[in-house]
Amino acid sequence: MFELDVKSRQPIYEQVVDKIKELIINEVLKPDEKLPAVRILAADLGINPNTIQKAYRELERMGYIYSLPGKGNYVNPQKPGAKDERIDELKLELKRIVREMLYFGMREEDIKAFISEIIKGGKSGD
Amino acid sequence: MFELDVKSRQPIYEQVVDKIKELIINEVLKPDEKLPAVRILAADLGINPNTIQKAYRELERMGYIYSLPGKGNYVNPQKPGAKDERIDELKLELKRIVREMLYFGMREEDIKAFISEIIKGGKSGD
DNA sequence: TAACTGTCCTATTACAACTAGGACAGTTAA
DNA sequence: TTAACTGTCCTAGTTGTAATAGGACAGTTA
Repeated sequence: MFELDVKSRQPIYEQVVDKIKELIINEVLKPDEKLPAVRILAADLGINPNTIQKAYRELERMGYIYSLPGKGNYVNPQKPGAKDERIDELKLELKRIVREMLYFGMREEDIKAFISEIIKGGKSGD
Repeated sequence: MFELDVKSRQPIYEQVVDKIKELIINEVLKPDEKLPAVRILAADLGINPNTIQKAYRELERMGYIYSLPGKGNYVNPQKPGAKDERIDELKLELKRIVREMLYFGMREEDIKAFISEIIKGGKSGD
């Protein structure tokens, strides 16, 4: 499914959250699609099942997935709530990044061109 | 100078690094300007001097400041090296953010308009 | 020389991530 | 009904690292 960097300073469960979130945002994982069972994914990634469960719980808290005890975890077909707050967070991050890009010599048109690229490049992969 | 969130999950020394980096990028701290002495800033922020020293060491490693033992730490008038690598990192972050903004319903023109705002807003403050 | 400055060191505390190993309940299909 | 899945929850323990505490040493400056 994906790989982890066990030596990273970023917690493993958080890496799992980010990876799955990315797969959902880029529609690699479709709405109502079933996620791997916690024990399966844990074995696959070579980590403890509790770590996956923690990641799933967090994804559920954020609204990206929903859980059916005894059945499995599934991609939430509805986009997470608290949209406005999240968009405000993203704007803050964007501001920080744009300012640093300017500092390193990129121009407004370079940045906008890069954004066009991202969007034209479609929603999947790198 | 600034404030910290001691309850944050982000390490204090890293918060210090980010804040000072931001002040340098936004030219609140000018080239060759002297930073507060480690003991002074530590007392000011109510934390241990070693924590500030760690932050300063990291800022020096990244090329934002330079150190003159016995004299003080100063803003590096030259922009940090390894620019290209840093710009690549920033582009990756930007891609992640733009994709998530699209996911939450922002349009290309909204994003570009927001970038214009950031740039027109000048380099200082929020 | 005294009072700054940065740098470095060891020991210790505190906290959070993660692991280990299990128990329990809902679901599903043989 | 039963076996084999599934998610969920729990306690205990390890580990890594941030941060503190308390210093020592050397360069700089008035």
